[in-house]
Amino acid sequence: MPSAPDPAQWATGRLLSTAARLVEHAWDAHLDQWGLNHSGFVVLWMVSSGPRSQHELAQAMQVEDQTMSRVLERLERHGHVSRERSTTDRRRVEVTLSDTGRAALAEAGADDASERVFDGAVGDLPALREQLSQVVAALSARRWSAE
Amino acid sequence: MPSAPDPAQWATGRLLSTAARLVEHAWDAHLDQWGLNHSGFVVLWMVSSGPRSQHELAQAMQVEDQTMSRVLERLERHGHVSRERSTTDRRRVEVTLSDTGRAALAEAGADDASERVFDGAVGDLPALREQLSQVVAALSARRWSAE
DNA sequence: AGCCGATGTTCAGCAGGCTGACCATTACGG
DNA sequence: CCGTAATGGTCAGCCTGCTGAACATCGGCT
Repeated sequence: MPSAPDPAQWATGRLLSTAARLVEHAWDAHLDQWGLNHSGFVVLWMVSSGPRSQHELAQAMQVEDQTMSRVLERLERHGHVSRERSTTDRRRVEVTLSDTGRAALAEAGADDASERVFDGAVGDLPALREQLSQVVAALSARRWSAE
Repeated sequence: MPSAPDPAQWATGRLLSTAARLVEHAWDAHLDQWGLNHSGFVVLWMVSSGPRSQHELAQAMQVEDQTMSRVLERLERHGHVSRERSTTDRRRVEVTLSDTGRAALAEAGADDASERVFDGAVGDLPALREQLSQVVAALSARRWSAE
């Protein structure tokens, strides 16, 4: 019977996608009070150690440049970040964390809040992380290699 | 240094989202030749055992009704599925697999193609599936419970 | 019979993904 | 030194996901 409601019988890809969506949903609900979401939060965290170009951020997030562009447009709109054309290379746009952004990052990320979504949700968290790291390493190499 | 490029140091949620996106991307590339994508494929597979209402499909996919509505609109547009108002309950829409849809499902799903994305990408696939099932079970209960 | 809440679908609008195309700037090779 | 390729961003358009709101139908209860 194909339409089994039991997750243990789903295709692995569906399992992955569903789990990711559920985690994003829970995390987004928490971040909403600062006008953030899961992707914006990660970008903020990346910029917290110093300005980055949009292309660098896109690569780090394993996302296309166009996607990063719009995420940053939103972050700037909410005042979490500022964007300025680089003076040394006028193609690049330098992304800098604002004070508002730094405060939001500190509050939202306090107490390892992002990891607490998994409390009681998974038996062996380190094992899960290890498996996922392998998948990311293998597939991202496969995707961004030749080109 | 926060912006580590090493997946092993990412937050677990980011690991999950990235892995899911990479798998979806690879799987979508394969399904494209039939005008399908990962979500449409799963829906087709669900309807292969008999007609379902849109609400039933949405629940099975753990997705909002509005989302399922548009996925089905696309599937119908591509001829994979037909939608008809139920005669016994005129609120419901009965979704039925078409011949084209059945053929696409058979070809695209042949040979366990969906699982082969993980060949050489993960050490212990059953373990990964087990962990993900736990996450899905816990978080979906948490999300859809009270309401 | 009539009202009212529950149910199933859809519309509108936002956000993050993707592709394809275009533009400005920079780097490189003849 | 100039033409061409490579690089960095953006625009347009599509898809899946979400929320909030509207709508029609059904069911139950008085």
